[in-house]
Amino acid sequence: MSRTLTIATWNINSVRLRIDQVVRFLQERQPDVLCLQEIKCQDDQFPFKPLRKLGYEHVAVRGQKAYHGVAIVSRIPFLNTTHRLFYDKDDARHLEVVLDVKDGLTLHNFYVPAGGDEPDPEINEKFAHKLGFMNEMAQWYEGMALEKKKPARMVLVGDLNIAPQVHDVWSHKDLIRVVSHTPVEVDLLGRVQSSLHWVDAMRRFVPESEKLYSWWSYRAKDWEASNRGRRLDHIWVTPDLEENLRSMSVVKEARGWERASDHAPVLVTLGI
DNA sequence: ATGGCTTACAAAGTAAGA
Repeated sequence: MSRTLTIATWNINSVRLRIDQVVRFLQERQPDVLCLQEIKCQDDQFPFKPLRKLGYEHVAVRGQKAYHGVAIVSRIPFLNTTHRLFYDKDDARHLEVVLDVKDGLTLHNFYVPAGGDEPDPEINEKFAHKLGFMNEMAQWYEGMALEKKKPARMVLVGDLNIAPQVHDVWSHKDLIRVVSHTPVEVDLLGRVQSSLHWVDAMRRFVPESEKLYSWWSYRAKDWEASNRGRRLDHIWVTPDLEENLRSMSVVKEARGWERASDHAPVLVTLGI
């Protein structure tokens, strides 16, 4: 009898507005853990009740007023909960829990800054923030890699706001100078990924030669028909978990729900 | 034509997303 662990990530773009969609998603897909980004509320405004009712009794929230905010909703208890600040800002963009499974499993939930419009840190402070944030992520994990006690069994999920590969965007040529797909961002994401040899779990199931998106703009007249998507959401695992990967899916259907988030949820199942 | 839309908010227009 093998046990599995299913982890989901979803930029919900207001958890209060879309709590019914969160409930529907949990009922239909039954993940063990759901990591949310852009909850856009303070801790005490988070809709705990309907989630507890579904058996998701363990909820870690790192909220802030109006913007950003991350949460982890779980059926599995947490052994520890913490968060980290980046770029000297008090933004709620990171949350970390240790799941109470055999040998423990550390889960990082990130909401990386979008970066504004102009891909030049000299004239765009938002882009400088994004690059600085990613640089500190890289330094953090590079530091861990140097420690004697090697960190093991970690999963990193979230809206990283970077679509690194050619087929992570609808047109590499058209987006090469557009924030989310510029070489400087892609290189930095690569550095973060290299730090602990993170495995891109989504691409273990869909070859790099195939288009794979998790976000479609609100602005398209028909998002599905135009299909100008980007893969901004990611699930990474440390190498010791690579052989445990069982399945992955982007729940594109949820992007088509009434008044949907512009991001679709992503799910990964691990054998543990 | 990627910004055409969507969100929060000491509520009409602003800031932000990506």
